Amino acid sequence: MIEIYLLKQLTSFAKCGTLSAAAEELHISQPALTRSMKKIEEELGVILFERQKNRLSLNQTGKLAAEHALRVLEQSGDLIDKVRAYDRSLHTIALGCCAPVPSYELTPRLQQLFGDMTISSDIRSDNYLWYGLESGTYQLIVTHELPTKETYTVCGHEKLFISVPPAHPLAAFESVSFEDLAGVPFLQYSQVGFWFDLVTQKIPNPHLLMQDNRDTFLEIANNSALPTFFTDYFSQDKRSLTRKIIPIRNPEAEVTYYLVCKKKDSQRFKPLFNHLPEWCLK
Amino acid sequence: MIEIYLLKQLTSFAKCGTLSAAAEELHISQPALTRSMKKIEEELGVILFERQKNRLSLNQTGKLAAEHALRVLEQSGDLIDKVRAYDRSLHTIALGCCAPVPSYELTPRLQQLFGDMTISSDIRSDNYLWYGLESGTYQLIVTHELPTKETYTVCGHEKLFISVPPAHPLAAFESVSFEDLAGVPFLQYSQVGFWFDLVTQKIPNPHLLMQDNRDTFLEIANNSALPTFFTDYFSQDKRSLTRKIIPIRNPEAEVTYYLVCKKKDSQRFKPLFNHLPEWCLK
DNA sequence: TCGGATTACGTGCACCGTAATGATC
DNA sequence: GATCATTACGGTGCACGTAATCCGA
Repeated sequence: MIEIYLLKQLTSFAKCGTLSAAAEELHISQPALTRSMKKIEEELGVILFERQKNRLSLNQTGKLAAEHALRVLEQSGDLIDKVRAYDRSLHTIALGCCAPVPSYELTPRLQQLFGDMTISSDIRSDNYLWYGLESGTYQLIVTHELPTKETYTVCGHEKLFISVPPAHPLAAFESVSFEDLAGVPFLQYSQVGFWFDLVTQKIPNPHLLMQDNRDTFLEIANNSALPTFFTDYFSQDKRSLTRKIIPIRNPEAEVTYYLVCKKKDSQRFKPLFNHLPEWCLK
Repeated sequence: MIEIYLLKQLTSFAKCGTLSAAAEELHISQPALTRSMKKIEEELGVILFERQKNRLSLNQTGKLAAEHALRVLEQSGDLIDKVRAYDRSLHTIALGCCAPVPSYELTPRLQQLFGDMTISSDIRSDNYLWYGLESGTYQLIVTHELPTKETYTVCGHEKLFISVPPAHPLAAFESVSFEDLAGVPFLQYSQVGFWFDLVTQKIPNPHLLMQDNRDTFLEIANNSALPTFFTDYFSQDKRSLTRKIIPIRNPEAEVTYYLVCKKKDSQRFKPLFNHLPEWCLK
């Protein structure tokens, strides 16, 4: 039996070209490598090296062996990766959402219901979410388009507004359409999921000033003349008194969220589907 | 890094179901296995077993690990096989012949010309020989059909006769055809390459009494009333005075042998092609 | 003289086996 | 009591590092 550490050393030597370089890479001594290489030859019963006084190199057989060794190492690495990933999948529930709000609502509830599991949560596009659900990356996804398969339920609604300072020209409107916002500079928080795609697609000539940091975004928003987007999720508590909240007329500005799991998991997630957070039921 | 011997032990346990059975199979002690299984879990950082007080079994993750382990072991076995085979191929010239006679003649000559190499020799069908030449199993083959590719030369002729006791009805003929031999019982030595296929195909209703052992065959042949086949290769010295040698009229009874090597090897085998044994030149 | 491979030598750890213990049927 | 897993303990082989040697650019 020829052990992995020997194969590792062989491939390292094949890559580095000299024992000393390989030894350094492997963090072992040069003599240790010399012996290992001898040992491999011995175990295979085959000459793998061309030995000049002062130079060791792989012969044809040795190169072949190094190639195969690489494959074994890949397989072995694959084992480790796959097993760890599978184990992780047994102990985590991966939730993927098309927007932050469903994640805010569902993550704590999942934590309550599945206390022994790790809950992970991503914000991604609908396409990616579906692919992830099929491939096992996610056990639960929240989309904003009506699913045509798997097990799903409505889990909330969210409506888009704009928030403008009183002095802003748009403040005169009682409602606006995306078309009204053409070319208007908006301060925009980046981590908003599909909302970003929506506004960039619906507003002609969109002009968004992106901000990655949530706190910075809020601070700038409250201290600038720039309009921002806003949803009814925050309407009660976060509405700034110094700003006017104006609804967007287009139907796309109001979305329904759907919580989806694979059919085979529907039993497992019944508690969640049956006890959604209050916000989801409105 | 997770060593091969651990994977071997894991798969063995997966196969056997209990540590004791696996330990026996592996020729190690039960405690050693216990520790190894713990070690694998430790190195992977993952639980692989379900532990009842008195019973150890793989959980789902463990089964996955065992499957992957099997693949690694296969890869590792493959490395050993392939490397040894390649090394062997560097030190051996593999000759494949469609009949024994070219092998008798060529093997000693190869030994003379390539004294540092091992010479191996097989008797196989033409189809198999060609496949073997292409795939590298053989470096040299001898066929009895004119090659249409690669490098070749004529290396001898052989003609088939029958040998009958004087009292046999066939002894009256000066020559025979395969058709004359329909249904006639023949004593037949089995290791004759394509000759066997030839007579079974050409003789209607062939009736061959097969004999695997060369010496036994010769003894029976000399002490029975059964006819046998015979070729001119043996005509001088081995012809029994008590038997009549009768030629076979059909053109297929006389064959030409062709020695073939791959084009890329033609330089290497030039000495052989230029200095064929005397018999080959007749 | 330096860089690289090999040989010589001593050491420590890792794996092993034996024996004992615990647990279940 | 038999079987199976685990723990405890002591031994040993083996892979390692350090040091020394040899060789070639």
